[in-house]
Amino acid sequence: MSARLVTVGREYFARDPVELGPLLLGAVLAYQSDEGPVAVRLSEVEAYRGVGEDPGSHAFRGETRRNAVMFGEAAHLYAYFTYGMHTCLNIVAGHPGTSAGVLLRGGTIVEGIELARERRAGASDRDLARGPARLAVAMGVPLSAGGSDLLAPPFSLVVAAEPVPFEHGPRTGISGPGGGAAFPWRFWIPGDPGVSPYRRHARSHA
DNA sequence: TTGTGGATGCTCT
DNA sequence: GAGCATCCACAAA
Repeated sequence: MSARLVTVGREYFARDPVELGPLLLGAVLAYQSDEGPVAVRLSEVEAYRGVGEDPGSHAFRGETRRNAVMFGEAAHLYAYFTYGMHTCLNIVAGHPGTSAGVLLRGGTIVEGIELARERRAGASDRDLARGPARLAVAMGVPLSAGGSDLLAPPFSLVVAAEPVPFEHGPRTGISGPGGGAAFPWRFWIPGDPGVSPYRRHARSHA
């Protein structure tokens, strides 16, 4: 069931995020913290385009201090803090200046599962990295790791040697014109335990 | 089992 | 000052 993995160069990630998203399914992202290594096989991602193209993107309105990383080189980590308590991880895509990225929504632990269990005490194994914020917690990636090169220690990123079958649909958690079916840029591996059925519909609010 | 609503604090306007 | 690329607890069925 485990697909063959290959190392790729930075140019692999310098493409449109909507194209890159499916290619990241089955990829394995590893992070070596002081406590030890944890690796996650990605099973759910979302693509975000850049300035002026994607109302759901943090970069839609232009470069700010927070999203500056997205305007840099591909295959770097864009980490941000949201909802007062959650860290989410993105992989920067496209060429410098395009401000595109792919949000890591979920995956399964393939290495360091005991460490992940400690960090996510009380969660079942398949819940360890199911959800963007949970994934960040399970891997132990701090907000301060934002801007790191994912192709160099303490990170490593390898992708599936052959494309995996995937499905796509509306992005979740986005309100307004950027949400819903207008941008069906959420990609996942059907049947994978790392995919969450969470919030099928964006929350409607008045 | 599914659905609803509140918590929480950083970031941008 | 308001919004937010979420998660968890609790209620209802």
